[in-house]
Amino acid sequence: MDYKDVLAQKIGNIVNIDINEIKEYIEIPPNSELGDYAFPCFKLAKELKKSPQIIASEIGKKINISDDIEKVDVVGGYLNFYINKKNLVKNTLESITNTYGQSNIGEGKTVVIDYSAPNIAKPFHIGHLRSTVIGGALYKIYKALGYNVVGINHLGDWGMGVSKTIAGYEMWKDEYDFSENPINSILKIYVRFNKLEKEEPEITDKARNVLQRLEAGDKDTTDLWKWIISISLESYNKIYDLIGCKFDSYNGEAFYNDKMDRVIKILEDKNLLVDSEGARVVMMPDNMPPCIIITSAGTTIYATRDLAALLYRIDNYNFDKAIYVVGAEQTLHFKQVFKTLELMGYEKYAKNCEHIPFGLILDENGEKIGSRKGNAITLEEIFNEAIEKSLKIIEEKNSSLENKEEVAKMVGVGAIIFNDLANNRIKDEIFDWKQILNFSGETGPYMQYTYVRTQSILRNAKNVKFDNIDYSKLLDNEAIETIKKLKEFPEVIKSSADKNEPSIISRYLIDLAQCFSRFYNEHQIICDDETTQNARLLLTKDVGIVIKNGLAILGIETPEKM
RNA sequence: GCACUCGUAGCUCAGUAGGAUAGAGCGCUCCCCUCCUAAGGGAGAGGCCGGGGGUUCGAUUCCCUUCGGGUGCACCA
Repeated sequence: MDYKDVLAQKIGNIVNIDINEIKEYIEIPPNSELGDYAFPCFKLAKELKKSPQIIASEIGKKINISDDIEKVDVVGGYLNFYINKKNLVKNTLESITNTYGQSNIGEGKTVVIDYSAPNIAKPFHIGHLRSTVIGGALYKIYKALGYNVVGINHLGDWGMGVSKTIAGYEMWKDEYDFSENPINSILKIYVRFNKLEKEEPEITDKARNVLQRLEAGDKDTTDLWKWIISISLESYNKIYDLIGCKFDSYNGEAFYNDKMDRVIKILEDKNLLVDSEGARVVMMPDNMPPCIIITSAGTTIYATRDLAALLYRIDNYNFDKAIYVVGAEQTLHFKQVFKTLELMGYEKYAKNCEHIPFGLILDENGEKIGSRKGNAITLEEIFNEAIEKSLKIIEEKNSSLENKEEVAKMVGVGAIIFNDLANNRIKDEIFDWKQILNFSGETGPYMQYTYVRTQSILRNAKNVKFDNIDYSKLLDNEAIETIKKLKEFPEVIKSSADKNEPSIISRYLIDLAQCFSRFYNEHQIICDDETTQNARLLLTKDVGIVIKNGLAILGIETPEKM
């Protein structure tokens, strides 16, 4: 039940204004001493030709008090409403089940999410974390709302990158061992090739030659290419498992090699391809630079491939929405691609394509972190460091814990993921070991710790009964604030989907944990009075459900003990 | 040069389809474990919401302008 609807109806009965308009004006006061909901009357002043204060007091006098709304105050131009707390507590807690937060508003709709997309045979480093973690969270957010979700890992499995690695392999394969951990040796070869290239630029030709062989379908080269893809994926999957990422398709760049002619044909048929500086391009409106489709060397390019991928996704998924979780530095590229798709005659789909940008990860000097600059920290390194630290803390705090390694993994990984999802995606992030390994305050471990406390209480309690709860035992400030938060959860998930912003959920979870921790500190949950205990235990259980469901959406596991 | 983006407490950030005294965390100073894990809670110090205009009853939020950081701007992805 939505109190805003109830209030809008009541107010609408008094003033002659559209109920939906009234509902939009209703807000939540800055603090609960000013009520639970407020209706500012300033906007009505012009229309009704009265001062806001007079409007407020007139409405205030006529409002009828009901079971849900027990008090109205007029403060300045505001009408402050106080809801019946006992009903709030009852309605909220009764609505919480194990699937709380899920809905079916996305039923029958398909959303395609393009995320992670690492380049084959390059180290999976901190720079890849954001797309993977944000995309993974969006995947689960849309799932929770009932959408049919298609997660696509558009692998960078073609072009000069892999070709360099293959060229290096051909030159130096005898110097490395590929039996144990082949991806490590492959990475070393990639780095070595890039280094050597700086001194001897002519070796780039070797890579070009590899690419030509690949394009011609040379069997030995292609087999080598396939092998490198398979060992790369094997190593990426370890990370994906760790953070609970799923993909429904790994169709990468190579997959579209034979599908770009169609793009070019459509563009030619529509007379959209223009010769410009030796290249063939699609002109863009609004002073936007043109979208290059064929280079002056006659080869296809990034945009061509993305357009082929879009056509394929339209044909195969008939998506209602396609989102691309890719760094903010590619904003222009996606604008061009989506505009081109529109010009090609796919306005309906182009309108539903959205680039979800995110900020860069910078090192302590404020410089971009990347595999070429050599300042990259691999994800494996980061996760290992975090897991190691959690294990150390567990040894200190709870050395008798039975599955220490498993819990340390959940906590360490959770810390990294939560750290990345706690802030607005668009902000640049300065990589700081101290911050990423901080386990207190607004962090993943804090969330897990709060959950563990709820479970610990539930384990320790005796004579637990959740039928016949006396809701009047939960009317203290701390309980009410916590329950109000619990009530918000389904809306929070919806709004995180509307804005494609997982941080809305992480911020919400922090608030909830803070509310509950305050409650926990103020009130003895396990206590002598059985009815009080049962009521408080129910609240505790429901907080646990929401934290667990919320963290799961972010890709973070919740241990039962830590 | 043009475009996009960010600028809120010492640091990292919430808050912005305009609303009542601007909120957290980290760090700093105190206080709270005879009571479910102190990876917790409470109190305090710390702010002309980058600057200047404008729109409005009301602007951190919208518009213009200016300064500062970042990113992109034709054949890499």
